[in-house]
Amino acid sequence: MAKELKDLTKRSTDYSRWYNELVVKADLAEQADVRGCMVIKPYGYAIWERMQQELDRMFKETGVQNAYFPLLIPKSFLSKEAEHVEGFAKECAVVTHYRLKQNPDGDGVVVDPAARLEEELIIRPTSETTIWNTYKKWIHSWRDLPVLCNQWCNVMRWEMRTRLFLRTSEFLWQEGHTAHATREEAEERTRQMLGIYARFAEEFMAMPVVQGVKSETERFAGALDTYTIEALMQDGKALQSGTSHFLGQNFGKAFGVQFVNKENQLEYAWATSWGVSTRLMGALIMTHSDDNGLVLPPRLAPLQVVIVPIYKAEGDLEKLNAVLGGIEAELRSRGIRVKYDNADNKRPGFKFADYELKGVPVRLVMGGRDLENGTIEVMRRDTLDKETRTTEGIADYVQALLAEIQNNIYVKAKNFLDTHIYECSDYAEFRERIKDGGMFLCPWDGTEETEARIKEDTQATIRCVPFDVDQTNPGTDMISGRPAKYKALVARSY
RNA sequence: CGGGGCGUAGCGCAGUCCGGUAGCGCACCUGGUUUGGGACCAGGGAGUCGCAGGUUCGAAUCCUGUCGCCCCGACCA
Repeated sequence: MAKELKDLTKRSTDYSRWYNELVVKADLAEQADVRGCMVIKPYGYAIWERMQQELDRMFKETGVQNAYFPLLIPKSFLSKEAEHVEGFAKECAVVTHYRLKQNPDGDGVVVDPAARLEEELIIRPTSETTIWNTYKKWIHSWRDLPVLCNQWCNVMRWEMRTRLFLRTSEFLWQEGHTAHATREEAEERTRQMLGIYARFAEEFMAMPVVQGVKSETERFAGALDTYTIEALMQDGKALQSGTSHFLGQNFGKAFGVQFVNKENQLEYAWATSWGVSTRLMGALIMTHSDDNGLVLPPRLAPLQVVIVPIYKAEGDLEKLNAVLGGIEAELRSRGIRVKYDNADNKRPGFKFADYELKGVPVRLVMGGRDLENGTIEVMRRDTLDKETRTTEGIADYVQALLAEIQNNIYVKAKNFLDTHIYECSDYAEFRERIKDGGMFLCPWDGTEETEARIKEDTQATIRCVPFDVDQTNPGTDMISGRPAKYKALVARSY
């Protein structure tokens, strides 16, 4: 393995290759033997579990409860909301049969043609339809509202080109689906959940994001409004990292979800849906990692501290075990996720490189010299700085260092984002500068024509109209010359 | 579905033009020496050369067919 790891491609030379190698070599995931699908390996899944834990907690604090709905959706459900079908029809996997049989002409099994389903079943690309079909049974009165459900599950979209974590045919995500008595309440919920995504990205992933609203062409199939968080990767491309949709009464009407309001009038329920996926893993990797491998924010790292002993002389290991075992216990008692790696089948140098590749935030090393001097070496992954200090108060120091690393990588990423968002209102200049990546704030007249033109000319798209940008005087559209309606955020994206 | 490429050991590849004992690196196993930044030495195991036909004394190599995968476009959390 040693030589392979040394060969990790440099970020600057071939970003895609670097990303792929990193995902595989850091033991996060690998391509499955099934078209477009991914095997998430234990270490990668441990990071995803950390994300799940924190997100789940945040959802529940707002009254959301977890539930589970079926994987298979009758085809007829998908026909009920016109825009929704149109958006997803092209990428659905369809179950047509329910039985196999021995191949009469040879080995193996074949699909039994006699076992054709009367109505085909779709493997969910998203669950609005099946969930709103169920909500019809749950919702009859304003007293039944709101309904606030989330599910953690897999979905399948038959993508043409796939990439580990960023775009796979099957992916893991959470999808929240809420039903409300009023438009205001649903809109409020849509914004609230986007806010949670933004907070999660910044506080846990240490990844700054731009919040905003999608253009009509980019919004979710069947939504009235789609809100998004957009992050900027180190190669200058944007990544849509989470979305929250205000669905109006579209699904309420399509599935006949009506309730009697306080005025005793029949009314359709108002809907939202919101989701983040294992794509966040890709975002995490591309935001912080360097040429030595992964850099994980301490708040999400499955392993926050690793302790490595170095021993030569007979008897050294016992002494180190005693001292380091004590430090390990003290760190653990503070809730720090720590591992004492005294395995003797790997040399220290190998362990150092391996834990760096895997992004463990802090490494503690003690050898014979340290044992005599009462010192220990502390290495922080974000800067790779090493320092030798006395073991006195080491737990306090490490605890503070973890917080410092969390903050430092956020500040670094935030600084990168801030210095790569440009104001631009000249199209020629835009076309030239977009080649180097980054995000551009451009005056936009709000029409599909100019949006399409940008995409055609530059492959860049309107990511969103940002919330925190002053929209009072957007200026003149850089293509049409008409008065602009917004300052839009434009970038090339994943 | 259009344009390019590739199927040989677990992984990455050479060998194919010009037919003649199945190779290399990494990984793996055993033993020893090592251990403060990805160890070294010695030995060992592992492959129906994608599949099916054909030509030939003989095919990874030539011919025909076929299957699969990857990369570049259209789709996208």
